[in-house]
Parts: sequence; structure tokens; C-alpha cells
Amino acid sequence: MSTPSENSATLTKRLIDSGLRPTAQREVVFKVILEKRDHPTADEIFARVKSQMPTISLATVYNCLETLVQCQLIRQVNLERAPTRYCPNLHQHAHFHDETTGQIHDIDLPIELMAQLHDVLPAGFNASSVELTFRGDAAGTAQPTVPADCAPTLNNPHGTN
Amino acid sequence: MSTPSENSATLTKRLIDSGLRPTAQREVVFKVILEKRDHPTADEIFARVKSQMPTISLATVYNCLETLVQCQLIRQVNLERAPTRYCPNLHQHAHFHDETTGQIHDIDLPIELMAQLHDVLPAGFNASSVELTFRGDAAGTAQPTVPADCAPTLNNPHGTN
DNA sequence: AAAAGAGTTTAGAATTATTCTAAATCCTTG
DNA sequence: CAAGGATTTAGAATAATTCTAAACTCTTTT
Ligand SMILES: [Mn+2]
Ligand SMILES: [Mn+2]
Ligand SMILES: [Zn+2]
Ligand SMILES: [Zn+2]
Repeated sequence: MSTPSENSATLTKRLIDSGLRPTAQREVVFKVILEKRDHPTADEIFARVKSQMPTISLATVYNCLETLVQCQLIRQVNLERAPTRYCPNLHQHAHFHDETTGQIHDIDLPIELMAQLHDVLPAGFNASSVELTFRGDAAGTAQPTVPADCAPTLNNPHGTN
Repeated sequence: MSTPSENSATLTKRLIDSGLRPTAQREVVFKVILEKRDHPTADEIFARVKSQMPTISLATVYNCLETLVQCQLIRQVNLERAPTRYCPNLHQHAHFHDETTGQIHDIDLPIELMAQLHDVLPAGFNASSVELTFRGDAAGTAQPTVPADCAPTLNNPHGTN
């Protein structure tokens, strides 16, 4: 469940459902984020996209990214004050920032832990989102930083494979 | 444990221990952060400090803040891509960002939860720090956003009161 | 005490990720 | 086809932070 053409169909449907148009720029930006398993910055995405669509502008990349985030097709990740990164993994997960390599790894979060996180909130605090980030060293991890099958499809909106 | 003169003594010792000088600017920046229970930005700190020391510059405020963070007398807090905020609470805690008011609240984290957080890390991942941030609405919380007694003293370095 | 030296402060310039602007282009619809 | 809204684009603008280099302060050495 997540061939390129399925992802493209997902994108098209999400955009149309939001009253937006499935443009070539939005397609290629989304594709480029899905095809490499990392957490690229807007600049990196711009570079990757330019090889397939040399006329695209950086402003458009920013516009597309904002759209994709709003359509919940990718996630925005901010670490420290570094440039914003974008994550194709829509599963609930934490981020591990390897200070040695600079890489960002996805860490799966058990549902039970999420519940416990919400339990630390005093009465009256209603959280709509939680963000968990680790910083440190990841010994011998040449592994991909984002799991292979991470983007939900329209028929599988919660990503349960 | 944390009268103004005790905090000042703590600052002086920490600075000298790091080979740095206890300057009037560092004193006043630290004092201003401790005396109001919130998470001010550099600009807000600059404004508060200027009323006591009208000649101080914004660059110096940034310099002092960096020094205080390095001496572990305050914490840096980054939310989204908004200006960096500074937190006088050195206890292990999470942040709750109230999207309605913009306020940031400190959330105490039980030690047991911290252990569980580290347990989600696969073998090889060695975290030196964890950051937990909630976003949502805090109903009827006119409470202070930082607990009253939050800065450890030299005689009480782990903040156990 | 004077001189030297290291550390600090300061104003203003520089940096840089991101957003804004306004014109050109593209699509969809009547 | 014509009109209209949506989108893209290049370049300007923004804004938090960092940098630079000169002035200043405090401590140490002579
Ligand atoms: Mn999946
Ligand atoms: Mn305390
Ligand atoms: Zn991720
Ligand atoms: Zn705090």
C-alpha cells in the first residue's frame, strides 16, 4: 500500500477535497519527499525537485509544502532554530536528533505511552497535539531514518498495514 | 531557598567556576528572568532590563542569555519557528503551549515517566536530552506558568526542596 | 601605580530562513 | 472562446539572531 501512483491518487483526492488543484508542482514536491526516507529541509527539497522540474521556484516549494502540511500529507518538524524539516511519516512518532551525524530518526511511540503522556496534564489542560524529541547519539545506525511504509493511503487513513 | 541575593550568589559562583565574570548586565538579565514567572523572549527581556539599565544593548542581552544557558542557570525553549523563549525552571518539565492565549505553562514530569520515555528508544540510541511539548487549550488557568520555586541553588543543585 | 591583557559590552552591519508582493501563467467553467 | 479564480514565479521584504570591530572594564603583571 503506497506505490507512486497510489500516493499520487491520494494527493489528488486530498487536494480536490480541500478545493485545491492537483498541480504538477504539488505532485513532484510530494513525490520527492516520499521517495527518500529522511527529513529534508525546504532547500533540499528544492534541489531534488529542480532536477525533475528545473523551472520550479523556491517560493513554490514553500507554497507546496504549506499545502501538503495543511492537507495532512506530510508533517513539519522543527528542531532548535534550524531550518524546518519535512517528514513523510504520518504515524504517531517521536524524533531522535543525532548530534553526531545530524540525522533525524523516527521513533515509534506505543499508543499506551501516548495515553500516559496525556495523563501528566493537570485538569483543564486539553492537548490537541504532543511533540517528543530526543537528542543524543545513535550508535551504528545506518538504517533508514523513516520507516519504509509510513504514509497512509485513502483506503488506509490510519496507516495500519 | 531562592531570595534575590541567593540567586545572585549562585550566578556569581557559576560564572566564576566557568572562568567568566559576574557583570552587572549578567546580573540584571538573570534577575529579570527569575522575578517574573513566564517564558519571555529576548526582546521582552530586553524591554524589562532596559527599565533598570537603560544603556544595555540587545546584543548584550543575547550574549548574557547564551552565557546563562551555558552555565545551566536558565533553559532555552523553542516552539515552532517563533522567537526563542527562556525558562527559569530547571526542574525536568514539559511545556504546554496554549494556542488561545499564547501562554506557555510548565508541566511537571514524574521521574517514572522519564524512564518510560527512554524505554521507547531502540538499542543504540543514547539520548542526552528529551523535550516534550503539548499544544492546545488550557481552560481557566490564570495560574503562574512557571512554579514559584524552580531555580536550584548551589546548595540544592537538583532542586529538591 | 602604570601598563598590559583578557574578557565584556556596544552599535550597527550581516546573515538567512521564510514570507510577501504583484505580475504572469494556468485551469476550469460558462 | 472568454472570464475568473487559483497557482506560480522572481524578486523584494521581514525579522530573529549572529557577527564585527571598536570602546570599555576589570584583573594581573611589572
Ligand atoms: Mn505504515
Ligand atoms: Mn524547586
Ligand atoms: Zn519523522
Ligand atoms: Zn519552562
